[in-house]
Amino acid sequence: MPMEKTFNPTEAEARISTLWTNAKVGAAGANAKPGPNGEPAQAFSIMIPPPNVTGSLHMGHAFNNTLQDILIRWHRMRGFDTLWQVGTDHAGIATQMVVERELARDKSNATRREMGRDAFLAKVWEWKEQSGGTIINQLKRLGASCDWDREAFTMSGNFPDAVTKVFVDMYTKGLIYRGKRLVNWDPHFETAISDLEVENTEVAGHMWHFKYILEGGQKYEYIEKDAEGTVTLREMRDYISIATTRPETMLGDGAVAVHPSDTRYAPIVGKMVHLPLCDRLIPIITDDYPDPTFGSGAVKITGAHDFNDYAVAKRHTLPCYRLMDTRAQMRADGAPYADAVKRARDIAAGSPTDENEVDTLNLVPEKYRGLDRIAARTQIIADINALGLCVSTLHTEIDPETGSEHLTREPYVEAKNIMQPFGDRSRVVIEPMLTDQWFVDTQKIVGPALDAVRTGQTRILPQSGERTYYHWLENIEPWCISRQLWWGHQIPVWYGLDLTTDGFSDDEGDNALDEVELLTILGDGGYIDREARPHCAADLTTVSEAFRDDLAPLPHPLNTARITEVADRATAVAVLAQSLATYNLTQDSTHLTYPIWRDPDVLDTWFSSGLWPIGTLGWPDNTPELQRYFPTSTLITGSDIIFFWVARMMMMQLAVVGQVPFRQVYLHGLVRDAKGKKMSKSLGNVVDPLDIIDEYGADALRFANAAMASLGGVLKFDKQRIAGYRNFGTKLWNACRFAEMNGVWDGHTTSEPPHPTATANRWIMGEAAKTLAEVNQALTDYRFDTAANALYSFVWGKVCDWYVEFAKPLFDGPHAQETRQTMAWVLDHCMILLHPFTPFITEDLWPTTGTRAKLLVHTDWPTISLDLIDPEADREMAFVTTLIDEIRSARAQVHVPVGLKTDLIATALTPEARATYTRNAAIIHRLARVATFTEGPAPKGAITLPAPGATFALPLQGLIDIDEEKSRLQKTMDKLAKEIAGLKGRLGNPLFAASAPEDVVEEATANLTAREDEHAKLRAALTRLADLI
RNA sequence: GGGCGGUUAGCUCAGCGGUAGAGCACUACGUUGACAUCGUAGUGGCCACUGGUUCGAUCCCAGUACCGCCCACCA
Repeated sequence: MPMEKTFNPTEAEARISTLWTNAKVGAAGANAKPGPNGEPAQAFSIMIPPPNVTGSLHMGHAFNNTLQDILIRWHRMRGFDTLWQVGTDHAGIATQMVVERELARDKSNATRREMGRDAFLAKVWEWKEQSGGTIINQLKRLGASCDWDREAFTMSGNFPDAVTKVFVDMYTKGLIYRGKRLVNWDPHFETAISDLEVENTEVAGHMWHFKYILEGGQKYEYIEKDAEGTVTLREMRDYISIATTRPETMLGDGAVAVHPSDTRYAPIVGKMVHLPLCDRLIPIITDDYPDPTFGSGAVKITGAHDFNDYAVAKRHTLPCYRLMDTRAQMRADGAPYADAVKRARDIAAGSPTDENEVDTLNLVPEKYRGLDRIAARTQIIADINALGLCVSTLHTEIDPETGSEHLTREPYVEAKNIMQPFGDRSRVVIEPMLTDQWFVDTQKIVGPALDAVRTGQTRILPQSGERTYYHWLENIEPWCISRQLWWGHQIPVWYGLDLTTDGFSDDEGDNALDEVELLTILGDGGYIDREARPHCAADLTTVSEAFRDDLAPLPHPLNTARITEVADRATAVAVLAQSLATYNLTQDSTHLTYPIWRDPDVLDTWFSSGLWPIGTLGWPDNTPELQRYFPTSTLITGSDIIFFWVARMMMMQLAVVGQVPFRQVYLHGLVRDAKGKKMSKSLGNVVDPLDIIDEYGADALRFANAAMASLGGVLKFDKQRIAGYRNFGTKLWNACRFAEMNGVWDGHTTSEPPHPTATANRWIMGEAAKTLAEVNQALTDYRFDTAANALYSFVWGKVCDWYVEFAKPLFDGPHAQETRQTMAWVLDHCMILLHPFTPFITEDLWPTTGTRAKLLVHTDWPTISLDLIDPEADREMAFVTTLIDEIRSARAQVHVPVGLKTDLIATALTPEARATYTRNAAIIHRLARVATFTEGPAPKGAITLPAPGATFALPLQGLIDIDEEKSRLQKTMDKLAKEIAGLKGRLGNPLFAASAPEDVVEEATANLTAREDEHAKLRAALTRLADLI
């Protein structure tokens, strides 16, 4: 059956995809070739950056996975033992969001909180089973040759165990700790998030100025000076002026800070000021943080709601009063304001406290409790203004009726752009929030990750990525890894209640059990107080043993209490109380229960994806895959996640198994639209790769991706370019079709290289060898663009433009058979070399064009030698193609009709040139449309064409326009003259000869001779032309 | 504010010490034994600017301008 005119991607891609899947072509180790002495094949492995399980394929994925597939296919064909590990990430926040949204579509559904943790998680799993695998199938449409049977998921298989083990190990080594810290809090998801999940965006904001009045009506002289020290303002003040963009946080202020060098406030440092609306006094302190040149130079310090303030508060041991709840509304919990503020005053006066107690104090006055922070802000500004404590402006208003003037006072509001933090998923404003969280002590594990790149154990491309990597790691902050979510790896830490110290109370300070009762039960020395030492272990049994050890020193019967896991702290308190009470009554020691509960938080998704390289290979078991494929070879990923993922994988793998996770990192930019804009739904410029595949085929998209992949560039997506590469596929297809029509494939099997004698055949084989070497080198250097361009110019520019044309006359001559063999060999190589880039069309052509032993995907990558390059053939073909080009060009410029064949006369010819011409006469005549060839003098009115060792003439008397030909000659001569002048100038400079390398001088000399020769020939032609008139 | 990059043909980008390349677009011609998703020929660039190093600079160095990206941030 003859080939169709074009490749049909839609039909072929589905068919071939199935073929590959069924044949498991991407299975780990498929097509691996042992070495000559039976040693195992070298391993080459890539971990796919796991897409979110909620995700669907976008342009970035398409780009990223194309590059991975090219490397994998290339290595697999070369006989490496390859693994491309595929899988998805559970994506804590994103997935929880998707499932919650799904649930909310039907109002009759229970919400997440209503249904509770277990039921909700069941829903998530249900969703995952139904809709979670979309992107995996989309990857298949792209032609990705992953090992599909090894598909991993961060919440399945051994992965959760691996995550737990790492947590436990790191906890045991002191690399993970828990603490009350200021963290980024997402009020929508009601969870902490890491610094990296916060996007700072500039928004229009406002700044207000408040006056905090000095205690006891004190006054001081406020003096402002300019840069020369001249006094510009001098007045008596009873206040200090502070500026803020967050007025509502003033309720929690712990101090006002000024710079120690700021002479304006020197008189009042250490004095107390009244905090408006709050019935509290706070001190004026000095710290390096305030910038004396900004605002008033005085900063209110709200430790619980600002990162800078928090640092100041820590330095000065100021209490950090939390003002908001998990939804970022003003707190409505705890004791009445009067009680709370009384206690706060005591603390300020020196009463001992701790951060847990401070956290219980709600310093939000009743009036603002429960308000959203923005509503509270408006109210607070109004209230402070009413007290006359806003720096304000006075407006003169004229009553239109009476004409009388009166003054109004309005708070002075400075319009100001401020950077506001937004959650990268929730898009709501992030609040700094003081909460208990888990942290990785990154300082302790960052060293090996830095060293590994510094010493080149892991290399990063482009190299600028290394500097970015160093910069971040050298300034790394603790990593907050706990999330107040449900979907994820729950932290393997359990808590119990402390029975060994004074008082039995929960951390709210409520006594849950009468102490007298307790003493009666437990006897002297047995007490219950707050939380006991938590225990971290992979499983409940181990944890129970740890608690049992803790209980052991306690008096009977507590030391034998039955350890039971309960849901949460509140339950534990109730259960323990109940248990003790029951024991008291029955005196039955076997019924004493010691309840423990698990930390409800889950781990940051990046904590688990940070373990992707070892986790997917079966760690902590020392599996054969782990031994073979780890450390992995190359990581290809977007430069946007260098911190999120790359740096963390480096730190984690080095901390856990002491090895780098990968040898090479290739970072690429974001795929943008044709104008360079970020693709986004709101802009409506999102291009769906599946639409592109439908329209142009996966191969076109892939080839375009490869061709765009220059190091460090911005990736602008252009549909026209895709169309161009679709055309490229058609070109290859039709070259094969041409071959088919000429019997090239008859009886063809993948063969040994032929040994042709015709120059064109020898030449094209050399070109193939050059291309192979270029592609190999380019892929070794991760220059996908160079490789793609080399293939494009070989297949289109050499094979199709020239070789196929050369073959046409050769098929009619004595070299017909060897030309068929050569063409088959050349086109085979086109298919093979293109296969990693355009796998579908080449796999489809492969069996059509010969009897093949294997699928193309498993066909050996050629190892042809550069010896195939035949310099003599190269020189000869250069002569031929240049001559053809010149004849065509000359004809076109003097408007010789395309259909008209013309005669060609050689006016001068060296024996060598004559031989060359004769050998290729058929080709030249056909492609340059030559009717007859003779040697002899040029007739009048001919066009002169110089060539190495020859001068040709096209007798076109009557056909050519003399003036046009003269201007053509003149133009070429001008160009030559310019070059000659340049070369002469250089060669004439004695310093050039002295300093330039020999080969450069030689080349320049040779060039000069050739140009001068050409110029002379053209001058002669011009003279002859002049004779004509 | 700190860091990293970019500025080359109308557009998108390669090149990076020996005086400039590709694809697309554009113009003219064209059913020549595969391909109009094509062919042939052509137009188009003081390689951002200013200095320096060099026999020689688009390429190296310094500065300037503009454009990106990342990080931090003035209450």
